[in-house]
Amino acid sequence: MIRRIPQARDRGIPDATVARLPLYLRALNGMAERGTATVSSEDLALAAGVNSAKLRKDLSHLGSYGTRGVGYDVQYLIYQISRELGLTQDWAVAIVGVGNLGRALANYGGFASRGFRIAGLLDADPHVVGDRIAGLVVEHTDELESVIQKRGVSIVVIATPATAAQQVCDRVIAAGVTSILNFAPVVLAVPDGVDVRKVDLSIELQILAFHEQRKANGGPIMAEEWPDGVVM
Amino acid sequence: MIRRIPQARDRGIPDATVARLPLYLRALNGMAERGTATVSSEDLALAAGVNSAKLRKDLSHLGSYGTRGVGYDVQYLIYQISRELGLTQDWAVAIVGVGNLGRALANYGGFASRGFRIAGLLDADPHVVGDRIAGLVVEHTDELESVIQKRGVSIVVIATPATAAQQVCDRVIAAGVTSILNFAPVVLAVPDGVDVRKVDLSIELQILAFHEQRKANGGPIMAEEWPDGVVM
DNA sequence: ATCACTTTGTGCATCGCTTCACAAAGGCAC
DNA sequence: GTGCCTTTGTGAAGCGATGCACAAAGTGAT
Repeated sequence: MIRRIPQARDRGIPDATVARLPLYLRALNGMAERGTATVSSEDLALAAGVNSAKLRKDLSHLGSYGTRGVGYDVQYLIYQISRELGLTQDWAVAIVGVGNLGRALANYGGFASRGFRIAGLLDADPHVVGDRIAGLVVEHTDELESVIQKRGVSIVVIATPATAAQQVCDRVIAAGVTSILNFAPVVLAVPDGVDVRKVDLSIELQILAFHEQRKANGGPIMAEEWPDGVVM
Repeated sequence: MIRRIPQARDRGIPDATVARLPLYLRALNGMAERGTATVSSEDLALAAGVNSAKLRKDLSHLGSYGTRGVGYDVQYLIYQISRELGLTQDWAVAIVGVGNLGRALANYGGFASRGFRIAGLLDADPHVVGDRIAGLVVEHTDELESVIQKRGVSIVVIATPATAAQQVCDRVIAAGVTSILNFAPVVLAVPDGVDVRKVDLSIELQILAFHEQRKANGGPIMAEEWPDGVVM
């Protein structure tokens, strides 16, 4: 049973590489704005905060776009990475849940800049439906399926309370969506073929707290036992 | 030069494990609320969305807290994970940048629930300074160092525009902070010993777009060349 | 006390990512 | 062209995380 046959342009790009491409793209855009025409792997790696060998290996997965002795053409590389990431096309995004976070996301400028267009804002609360946010009118979640289909939404951002997230998730998947960005603090159950990425503030803080504790104490406060008064 | 001597209770917990502990903790808290007293690695793994062998290996890094043939005591495991993550103590957090996102974060309930207390909101805009958000009055960033020192802030959340992020970062580090959660779309340069975690909406969307494109087309639209009209 | 059953904790093989180190490839000066 | 310099692209080693598979350890029934 053959797993995968490596080819000249191997189309299987490692996940770790994909996760860094947006970083490179951002650094390259900065350089392009400052008028830089060419960049070495060393300089680009520095700007992106990674090791230069890793950068070169990452880029080598896309193809051989550098020139030895010179470096990479900034504009050309921007185009190639954008194309690889699918940013040369327009993605319609719907945000479900227009609370504090949903509003902040809707107003976040970084969306439109890179081929992402907010095509719908939805909420279950009748008091919020009808509000105008970032140029869009909030619609009721009853319209979820129709909004997705009519406007060609292919990416859904879930910014609902935790209790509603799985239900919304199931509905958007039934409507054909296969890419979900989840801000609700729950592990979404999805069928194969659906991609879920999770952003969780609370988890990030807990990871920081772990390391902060290590730096301060060299470890947890109490090594083994329960504190006084706690009974098993 | 000795790197690290492995011991009975090895204090070096893998990063991948640390990143999953908050997930287990959340699942366990849900079970505790529903009155579950004991849970098997199989069930907990299911709730947390991971493989049961991985879960057991993760927990084994904390110690031997399970009972063979029975499973794990929910309350006891909650306590042990909380202690390991440093959640049995109180962490003072300051949020710098009170725009859309900063406001949303300040109002986000998940903060207080797990030992994180917002001890300060700061912004450079005089129009925002003085606003009352989530029970706190926004202070001017001039006060940054004094707020950090007086209120024992050990974790700083940067929610400023990209242009201000590095400057804020430098100042909080100079003030003694070594744990930073960065929402600004920049790679922060920090000295050794400082932990930065990054949350970047735009990067998450780009990763989703990559996979979505693969699902739809089997790859980028054009394989190799520049589109017509683009000149190198 | 013994046996059958359940579930943990872990040795081990494997996999994927990272990093080093260098040959290959291009530019530039003469 | 030749030789020197720079920088890419990549083979190979190293490292950490994953998942299988099973012995060890506990429960409960008889």
